[in-house]
This record gives sequence, structure tokens and C-alpha cells, in this order.
Amino acid sequence: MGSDRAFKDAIYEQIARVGRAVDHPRRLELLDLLCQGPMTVEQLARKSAMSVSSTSQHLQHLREARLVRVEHRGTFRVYELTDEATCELFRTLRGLAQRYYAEMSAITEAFLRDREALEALDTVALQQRLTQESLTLLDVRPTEEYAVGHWPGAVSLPVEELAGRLAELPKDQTIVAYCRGPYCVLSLHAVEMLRKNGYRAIRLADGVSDWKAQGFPVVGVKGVS
Amino acid sequence: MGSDRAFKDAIYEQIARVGRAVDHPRRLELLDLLCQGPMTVEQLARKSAMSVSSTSQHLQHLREARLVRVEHRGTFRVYELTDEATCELFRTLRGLAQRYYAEMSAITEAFLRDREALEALDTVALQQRLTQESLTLLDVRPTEEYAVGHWPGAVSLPVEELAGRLAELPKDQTIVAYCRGPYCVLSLHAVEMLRKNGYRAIRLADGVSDWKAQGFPVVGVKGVS
DNA sequence: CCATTAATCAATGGATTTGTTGAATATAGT
DNA sequence: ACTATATTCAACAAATCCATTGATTAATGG
Repeated sequence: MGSDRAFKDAIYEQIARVGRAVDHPRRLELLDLLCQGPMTVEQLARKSAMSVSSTSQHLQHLREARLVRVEHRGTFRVYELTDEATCELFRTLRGLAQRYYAEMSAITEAFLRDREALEALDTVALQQRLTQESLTLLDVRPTEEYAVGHWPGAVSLPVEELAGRLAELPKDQTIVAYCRGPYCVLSLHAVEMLRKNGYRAIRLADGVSDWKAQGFPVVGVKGVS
Repeated sequence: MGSDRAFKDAIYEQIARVGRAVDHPRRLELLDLLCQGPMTVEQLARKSAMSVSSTSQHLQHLREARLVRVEHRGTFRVYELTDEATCELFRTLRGLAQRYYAEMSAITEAFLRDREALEALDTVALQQRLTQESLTLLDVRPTEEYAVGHWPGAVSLPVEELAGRLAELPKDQTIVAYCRGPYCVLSLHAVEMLRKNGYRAIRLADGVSDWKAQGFPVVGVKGVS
């Protein structure tokens, strides 16, 4: 019954559903956040500095495309990525942007230079330094993200609490702070504050999903309910 | 100078450039075609059944996102994918659509059932059958696509010329026809015509870029000028 | 320099998408 | 049942995107 043309139109329309879901900066930010683990609408709204209503609508857009699914829990709705492939999609798009657009590194370098924060480790460099010296690994994301998955042995210390809990950290070791990934600013602020207070500190550019994709171990607290 | 928020906005805006390039069915069709090799605007327009003007505009959209680049050759402009990663992007999106949307297989199966063409090989199955019997591999795409890259040993016989050149084909061997990929209809028509004329024929679902991605060999004619 | 061919540009109206606002819904606890 | 909280829904104006049409540019061959 369907003509060749109608068939092709239908197929490409389906593929475009994926594209349309990731054609908006805010939706990409939501995906990036959801790569850290399941979150409620309100959490996502706060972390992305969007209104709840707007967040909800974008989430429904993502849901239409099956990139995320929702679970009702009391009056909350917990959104999460459909599966690993969704996180991989985000990483693929981010990688292509890095690869193709000079603006990407220009923006990043200008921003980091202003903050004297160009220096950073990647996962491989970290792995190597860990064989040579003893480091303190600091996860500065909110605790619920730490709970979902973190570097084995990393200490959880959300950046908002950092100022009040500096005393917990050793001054004789270099502190490596990480957060959500190369474009997340939490570890930036953490390193800045640590250095101001006389600590030796450096940022890890990669986030959990990055090193997980590279095959490095991630530990999480199971059965969060 | 830039605030955290401005930085994030700028970054996600860059990533969204990729997404916006692939949010339209017609642009995905163009990418799919360009996975077969470089083509002029007029070729792309014809193969996608779009107007030249519309094709040109979509190509510029793709070019803005650096997914394709253009080379001037006389009064022609030859568009081609920027690199392998662009083809991989298309295959990723197509894969997610297959994975997430039941509509994808529903559409395909309904279409194929109508044509009694559900039966098909994939690359692995072909490889295996090649060890057991002698098959004729038929590349039914236009010759210029065959020239860019094809299965080693495949015979080029564009589907439009098939009717007039049936005599060139052996009746004692099964003929395996392939084209651009799982959603291309060329091999469908080829198999239909072959069977009507008493040949044993079957479709290969995968296309060149699919088996190339799986590590199978592809041969092409170098130095096309 | 003119004609031809290939492709882009420009302008149009129509359709889709977006952010905002405030109202509606749904669940849990009292 | 009433209240509070979390989220979605509905509606609207602003912005963006799209296909079509016809004009324009650019290169080639005479």
C-alpha cells in the first residue's frame, strides 16, 4: 500500500525524532545532568536554572523521543535516561561539537584562562599519578549524584559545603576535584577555594560517565529508594 | 568576564548545533546519501526527490554545522561528509531510532510484507553463506556510488539498467543484491524483478557504511576526478 | 561577450517551536 | 475532606524554521 516515498518519509521522520530531541541547548543540559543519575523535575530545574514548568515541558519532549523515562514516586516524578545508549548519544554529540567547532575550545579556554584554571587532569593522567603518589579524590557534586556512582575511594564533599568543611581535608596531599564533566564548573570553584586556603588542588576534567565509557571502575550505592 | 551561566549557555549552544543539523527528515536523508560518497547538489536533489533549491538550503544547514563540506569543481559543487564521524553520527541516530521506536520496525515490516520481501541477509549471514556456496553479489546503486566503495567482487548493475541487462546474470547461482542500507528500496526492486524473471535472488539488508563499520573490507576506485 | 548550466540568494506566507503565566491535577499527610 | 507540595496542562505572543518561487551569481564553452 505505502509507496516508496511514503516509506522513506516515515523512516526518516522516525530518525528525526532523535534529532529533534537534542536540537535545543536546554534539553542537552538536561541530558547532561541525567547522565549523573535519576532526578526529579524540581532537582533538574534547580540545577539547570530553568523554571519548573519549562523543565517539565523539555522533559516531556525528551520522553516523546524515548530518551528518558519517568517513574512516579509519591508526588515526585523521577526522570532517568532510558539506558546507557542515551548517555552515549550525549557524549557523541558533545564529542562532535569538540571535534568540529573551534568555538568550543575557544569558549572554554577564554573562560578557564580568566579563572586561571587551564590546568587539569584527564582520567588517564589521574590513573598514572595515582601510581606515583597518594592523592585525595574529591567528588564535589551534590550527594545524591555521588550516591549513584563515583570514583572508588573518592570523598563526597558538595561544593556548597566545602567552605565549612575545609578542615576535613589533608594539607599534605594534592587534592583532585571532579564534578560532572569537562564543562561543569563545580570543580572549578572547588579548586579555586582550596587554593585560596592553602591547599594543593587540581581539577579532573572528566566526569563519571566519561571514565565509565573508558572502562574505568565506578562504584555506587545500590538500592536508593 | 563570562559568568558561569553564560559559559554553559555557550557550550550547550555549540552542542545543539549538531542536534539542529539532524532534526529534519530531509537532512537525514541527505546524510544517508552522502554516506555513499560525495555528490553534487543536483544528484542529491534527484536521489532525494527534493527541489534543487531546497536541497541546497538543507546542505548549507548541514555545512553550518560542519557535518559536510563542499568542493568547487567547475560549475558543480561536490558535497561530502566532513569525515567518518559524520557517517557514524547518522548510524548512531538510526540505531537509536531502531532501538527506541517500535514504529521503526512496524513501518518496515508492513512495507516489506506488502512486497513479500521480509527475507534478507545481514553482513554476517552473507559472510557465512559465502563460505558454503558461490554467490553473485550485485551492487544495484548508481555506478558513481559503486565507484566510491563496494563489496570486493560485487558486480555493478544499477537498478535502472537491470531490466535490459538481465542476460548478464547467471541463473545457477543465488544473486544477493544490496544497495544503500536497510531502508533503501533499490535492492528490493532488484530482487523483485530478478525473481519475476526466474532468478534466485535475495536482498542484503546492510549497506557499505554498515559493513565498513563492522570491519569488513570495502574496495573503491581511487582518484575519481 | 553571449548562452547555458549549476547552484545560491531573497522574499513570501505558513507552520512549528518556545518561554511565560497561571490554572488544573494528583498524591501524601493531617 | 482539607492543605501543601510536585508536576503538568493550557493558552498566548514571540521567535524560528520551512518549502516554494523567481531572480541572481558563477563558471564553462562557443
